[in-house]
Amino acid sequence: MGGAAANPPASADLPGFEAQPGRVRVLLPLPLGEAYDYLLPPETAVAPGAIVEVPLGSRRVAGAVWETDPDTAKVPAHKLKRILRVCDAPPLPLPVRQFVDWVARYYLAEPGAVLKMSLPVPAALEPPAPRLAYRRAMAPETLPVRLTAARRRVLDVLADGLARPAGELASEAAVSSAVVRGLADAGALEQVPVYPHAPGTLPEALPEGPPLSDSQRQAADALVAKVQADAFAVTLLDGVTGSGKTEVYFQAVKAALAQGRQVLVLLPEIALSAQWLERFERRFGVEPAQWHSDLTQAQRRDTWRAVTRGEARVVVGARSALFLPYPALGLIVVDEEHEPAFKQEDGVPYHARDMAVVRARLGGIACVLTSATPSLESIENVRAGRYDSVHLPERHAGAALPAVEPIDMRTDRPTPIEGHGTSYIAPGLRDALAETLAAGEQAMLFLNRRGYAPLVLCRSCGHRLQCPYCTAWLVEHRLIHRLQCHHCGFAMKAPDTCPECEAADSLAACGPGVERLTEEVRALFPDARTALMASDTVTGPDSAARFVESVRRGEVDLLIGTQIVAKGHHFPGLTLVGVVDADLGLAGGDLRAGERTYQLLHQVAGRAGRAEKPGRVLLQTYGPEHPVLEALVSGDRDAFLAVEAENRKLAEMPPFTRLVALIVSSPEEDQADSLARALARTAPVREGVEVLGPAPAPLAVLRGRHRRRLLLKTRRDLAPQPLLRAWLAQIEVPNKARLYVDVDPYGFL
DNA sequence: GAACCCCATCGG
DNA sequence: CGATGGGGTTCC
Repeated sequence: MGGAAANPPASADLPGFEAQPGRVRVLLPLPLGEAYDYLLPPETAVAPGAIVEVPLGSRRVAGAVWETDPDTAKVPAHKLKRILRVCDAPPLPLPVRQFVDWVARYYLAEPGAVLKMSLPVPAALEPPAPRLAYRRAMAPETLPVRLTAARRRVLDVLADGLARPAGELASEAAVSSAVVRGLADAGALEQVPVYPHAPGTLPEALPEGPPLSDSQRQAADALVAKVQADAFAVTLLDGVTGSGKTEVYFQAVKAALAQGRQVLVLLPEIALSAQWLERFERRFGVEPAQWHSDLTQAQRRDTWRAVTRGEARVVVGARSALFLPYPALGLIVVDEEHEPAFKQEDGVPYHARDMAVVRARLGGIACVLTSATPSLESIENVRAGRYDSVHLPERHAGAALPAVEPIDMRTDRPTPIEGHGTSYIAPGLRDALAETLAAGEQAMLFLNRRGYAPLVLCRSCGHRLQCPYCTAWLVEHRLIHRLQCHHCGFAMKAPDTCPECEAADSLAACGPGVERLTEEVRALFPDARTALMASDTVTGPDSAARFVESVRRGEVDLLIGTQIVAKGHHFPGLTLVGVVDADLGLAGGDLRAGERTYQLLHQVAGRAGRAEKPGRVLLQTYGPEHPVLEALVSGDRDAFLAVEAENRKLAEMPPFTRLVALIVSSPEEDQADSLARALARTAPVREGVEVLGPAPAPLAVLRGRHRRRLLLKTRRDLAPQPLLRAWLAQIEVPNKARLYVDVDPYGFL
């Protein structure tokens, strides 16, 4: 630290003339139906997209100029207020403004609610407050005070002429802040303002990457050509774990950077991306700018500024990074494009992968989607010629794919462990674990269920402990001795007696969660070092990184985890993966259950194996003849996808049709019912359009609200939005009820 | 989204 | 009687 940046331009308050001013339309980052009209003070000009501060009621709000010359005046001139000032930020570029409007129209959201995602840090619109730093003001010989050892250390640290913030200086010189303050008071140090180093900046020359294999080279060349063509194009980069996808798209990143453009890489879960960041840094020698929900306010502000000024050249982020106002975006990469985490479910519900494609089209730039198990949507887009595809065939460095075998739980039944009750590990898996541990190798057990047991019931009266606010069982978390609802966050102390019949010691845990599995494994293999990795034991990026590091260093023999272990971590010492319940995701009527289970288990399986030793994957199942399990065992992904696509086509489901979910909710059950019926009565009737429902949602009560679902299905060539707008315009939503519109729904709860 | 207004309710 | 608060409305 310590390098000083240029002075930021001052933001000027506009002079207040009374002459005939012009009208401009300003979009505010609030869920308002439309942009508001304001008066532009004379002698001032604003460009479309300019960020301005305006009065709204009694407060001041920053928004973006949406139209400089509106041809209609929805509001009489005397109601207009005047723009207060133009903020210290570059105007939103045209593609960003078009994107905001496009997203709002597509998802039937307020444009202002979308703009809020582009302008999420009001503090970034103020001129940056410089931090104060100290540097040497005079030679030590002319010091007006006695030169003590501590003071000498401070001056020695500053001998390089660079300025340092007080705290940093004190700790570097190993003195207290009083020493620094004393020197400053004596006039030996002078204060200078420093501006934080902009995140995501690059060195002058980009390093050459590692050598690529022939197939990697070809794939990289294809992506680089798309970037250099300087036009909209979407390419699906399809390759298994370990085929070197990241290295391949890094070449495209480099090409875009070489053109002077910005690059955005979207990751499904930035909290688990420590390995990706490390890899980027190794490749390019710098850290990219990051954008995700656990940035501090200051990081958020500095990053937004760096992005909008074009100083941040590479941004890696979660889905919300898509809405940042990049002035010179040249490439978007969506890593693991099939991941459900790209679907935002609350606020403005949007799919970041789909919107990345839209953003790329509006910007006239290249977009790369990567996956080892592409979504049916992307596969279909390739087949229809809308996307290109590049295939990376083999695993890099000759590592073999793991052998996947089913364990039929109907014949290979788990036997209760002595003194331990029910077992969830079949003999076949138990033996394989024992062998692996005996060979000094690492094993992993995967169970996508947090907590100790998914259900607690009373053995004496049969009462099941349910969430008071949701149609869901409470999940026992034994480590923290609490029962939790995984849908609303309700938690209570685990009771000693049945809350219904008050019988003592009658509450029994039903079914396995990862905590219970850990307990069983510890009883089976008392000498193995076990570790549990779930979203409640891993709290953030740092703890995830520490966890992964300790497994990689071989401090863990047996790792037990939920889907968090499947995401982006590579464990080179891991040779056995056991999937405890391969059928888990297949239950329930979810349209994408099969596809999702295939993707998740494929990804879990990909954790096993390394160059010298192929991995082994065992799937515990009660239905080994299920197409998803057969596909995982045979490794014939494309055949599975073809069958899955055929089924979707026959069922007239996405990606061959379009869906919109309408979810009605109210604290009063009859209000939810009557609103749902009113929707059904007024539903659009026409060819190519179908309305299903209403039906109680699978989670019929959530957070104390009763929920009903309707599903609008249209032919793929019919846009559902105009139908929806006409439909919903007839509907009066009563005060306590809410109507949630989810275009292209993913979850069906 | 936040400030405001209106009106219901409450304590003295 | 004013104080408190929840819900509904408006903001250009």
